[in-house]
Amino acid sequence: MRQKPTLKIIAKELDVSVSTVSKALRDSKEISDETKEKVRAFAKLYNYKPNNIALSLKNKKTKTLGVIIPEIVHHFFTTVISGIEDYANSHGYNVIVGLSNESFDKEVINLEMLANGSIDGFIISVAKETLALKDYHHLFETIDQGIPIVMFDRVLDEIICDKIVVDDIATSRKAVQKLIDSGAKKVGIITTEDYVSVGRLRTKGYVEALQFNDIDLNENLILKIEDKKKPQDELLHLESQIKNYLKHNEIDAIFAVNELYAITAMKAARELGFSIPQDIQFIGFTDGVLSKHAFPPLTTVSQHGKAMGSQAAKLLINRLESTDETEDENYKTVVVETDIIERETTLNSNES
Amino acid sequence: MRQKPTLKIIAKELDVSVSTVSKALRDSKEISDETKEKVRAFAKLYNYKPNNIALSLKNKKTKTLGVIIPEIVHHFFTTVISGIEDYANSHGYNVIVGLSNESFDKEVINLEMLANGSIDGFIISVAKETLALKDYHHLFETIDQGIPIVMFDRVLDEIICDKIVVDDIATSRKAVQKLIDSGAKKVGIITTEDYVSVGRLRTKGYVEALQFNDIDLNENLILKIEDKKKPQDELLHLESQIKNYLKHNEIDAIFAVNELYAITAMKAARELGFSIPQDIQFIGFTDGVLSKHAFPPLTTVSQHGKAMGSQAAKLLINRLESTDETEDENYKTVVVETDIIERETTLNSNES
DNA sequence: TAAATCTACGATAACGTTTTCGTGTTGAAA
DNA sequence: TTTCAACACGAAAACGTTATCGTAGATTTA
Repeated sequence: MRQKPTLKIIAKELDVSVSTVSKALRDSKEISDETKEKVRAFAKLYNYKPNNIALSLKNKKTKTLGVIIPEIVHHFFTTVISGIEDYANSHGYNVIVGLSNESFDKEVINLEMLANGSIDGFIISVAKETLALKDYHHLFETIDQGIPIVMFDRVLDEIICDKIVVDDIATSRKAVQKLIDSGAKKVGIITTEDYVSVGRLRTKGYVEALQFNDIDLNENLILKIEDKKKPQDELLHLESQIKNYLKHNEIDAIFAVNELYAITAMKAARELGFSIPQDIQFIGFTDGVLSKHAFPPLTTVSQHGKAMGSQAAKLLINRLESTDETEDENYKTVVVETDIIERETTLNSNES
Repeated sequence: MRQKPTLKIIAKELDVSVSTVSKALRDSKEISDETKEKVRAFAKLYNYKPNNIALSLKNKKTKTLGVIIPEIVHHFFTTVISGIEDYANSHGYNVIVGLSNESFDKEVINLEMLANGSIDGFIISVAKETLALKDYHHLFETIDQGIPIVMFDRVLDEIICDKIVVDDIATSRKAVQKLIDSGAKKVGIITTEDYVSVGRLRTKGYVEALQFNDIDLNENLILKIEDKKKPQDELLHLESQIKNYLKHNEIDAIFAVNELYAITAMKAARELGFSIPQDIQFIGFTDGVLSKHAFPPLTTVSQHGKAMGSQAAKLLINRLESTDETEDENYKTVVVETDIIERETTLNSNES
C-alpha cells in the first residue's frame, strides 16, 4: 500500500518548497521551465492528484450536489437522478443522495447532515410527511445559510427558490381530454389526497377538462387513495379501494395520477370482467417501466424525469457559479413539457 | 443570509480562545462548568455545527461511502442503494453515488474523482464494458492506495476484497429444478453472453440442474442475448431474438436470468398463442416491480437487493472502523440467500 | 557604478477543526 | 513562607491546498 503523495512529500523529495510545487503544477509563470518539468515528471510518476477535501476547505466549495428524495426505489426518481448525475458529472460535480423515505425527520436530518459543508447546494423533492405537516423550517434555514435549493416535482409555493415542475393542471387536462375525445362518457380519476400537491393539481386539471366539455362533475368518480402507514399491505389496501370504486360506479375511462394506481386499476378491472380498452380506457401519469411492460401496455403521460433532473442540476450549478450576490435573486421555475405516449389502453380518437 | 458560525467567530464573540470553545463543546474536563455553559448557550443560539470538510481534513476520514453502479434506472440497483443508505445513514455515513452507465471510462473517471479524498471506501458493481475488457487497473490502484472496496453482484475473482454475492449457480439450479418438478420437459434459458459473470454462472446452474435430472442438454435451448450498442432499439432487438428462439424450438418452460428477459419472453409467447403457465412456464431472476405487476404475475427468484446493500455497507464500515492494519486482511465474501417467490407463471409441483 | 527591474523561488497565512503542550493563577501541603 | 499540584485556559501545530507577499541574486538601465 503506497500512500497518496502530497505537495509536501513531493517538495521534500525534490528539495524545493511546497509553494514551488503547487505553482509548478498549476503552470504558474513564476516558475522556471526547468523546475516545472522536474516537478511534473515526479508528480506524474507518483500519480499525484490534489486532495479534494483540502481544496474544498480552501475554496469553500465542495463541487458536490446534495439530492434529497423521498424514495429511490421509484422509477421516476431514478430517472431524475440519472439526469442530475449526467449534467453534474459533465460539469465536474459529484452527487450525494439522501433518502427521506417520505419521513419528515429523516428529511431534516439529511438536510442538516449535508448542510454542514458537505455540499454546495440541494436538489430536493419533499417528503409526503413534510407536506402534511407543513413544517418547512429546515428548508428556510438552509436557504438562510446561503445554500441554494432547487425543488422539483413536489414543490412548495412558500419556499422561494428555483423550481422544476411539469404543468400538472394542463397535462391532466390534456389526458382527460384525450379520453373524452376517444369516446369516454364517464371518466374517473384515481388520485392522492389533496395535501400532495401534484395530486391536488392533477385533480384540478381533471375537473377543468370536464367543465370544458360541459360534463357534470360526479364526486363519486374521484377516488382519493388514502396512504397506509404500514407499507406491507399497502398494495392490498390499494387494490380493495379500487375494486370497490369500480364496482360501485359506472366508469368507461380512468385517469390515474401515477403508474401504480393505473396498473392496479387495470388489474382490478380485468378481474371484474372489463376488457381494456373496449369497456374501459386507461391513462397513467409518469412513464415508467411498469407502463411499458404492462398488459396491455399502458398509455401514459410522460414526465421526462431525466430532463427534469438535468434541468435541475443546470439551474443549481448556474446559480452556484454565477458571480454571486444581488445579480440574480430572480428565481426561475421552469416547467418541462409532457407528452402523451399512446399505447394500447386507449381507443383512437373519434374525431377526424 | 446569516453565515455559518465557526469556532473562531464564537471565540471572538465570547472573548475566549478557539481551543477553549472547541474543548467546551466537546465537554473536555479542562474547561470550567461556567465557561462550558456560556459557550454551549451561544453555540445553540447560533445553531453551530462543526464543519464536515474541516473535520474530514483533520481526521483523514470523510465518513462517506462511494457507490459506483452501472445504472440507476434499474430496480435491483436501487434496492441495493436503499439498503446501503439505510445502514450507512444509521451509522453516521453519507453515500455518494457514481454512475458508470456500463462504460469503462466513466467507471474509471468516477473512481478517480472520488478516490482523491472524497470518500473512505467504495461499494461497486462493475460495468459490462469493464468485464469485457478485463481491465481492472483502476480497481487495483484504489486498493493499492489503501481505499477498501466491497464488490457486489458483478464481482471479480481477480480482485481481492470483500464481496457480496448470491449463489448464482445454486439459485439457478433451484429455479430450474422447480420448473422440472412442475412437469416441464423442455426447459430453456434466456441468458447473457458469457463475459457477464452472473449470466455465465446462472447458465452453469441451468446445465447442472439438467444433468442432475438426466436430461440431455440441447444447446439450442440456451439463448444468449447479444448486447446492442444503441439503446433505443434494444428492446426491439431483444423481442425479435426471443420470438425467433421460441418459434424454432419446442419449449415448455423458460428460466430467464433477469426480469426484462422474462417479461419480454412472456409477451412474445402470448403473441405466439401460448397460454401461461399451461403451455409454457416462466421463472425470472431478480424480483422487481415488473415481475409483481406483470400479466400474469411472474414467479421469480428474489435476490434481496436491500439485504445485499446493507450487508455491503456493513462490511465496508466494519473494515473502515476496525482498528486497522494486519488484524483482518481476511476478506469475506458473504453470499445472501435467495428465495423463489411463486406467483402465477408456474404450475404447482407434481410431486407430493 | 549605482539604481532599477526581473527572475525564480520561499515563507506565511488562510480555510475550520482537534489536540498537545505550555503557563499563569490559585489553593493546599510542607 | 516556600513548594507543588490542580485548575482553567491559550498558543501552536497539523491536515493539504492556494495565494499573497517578500527577497536574494541576476540582469538591465541610466
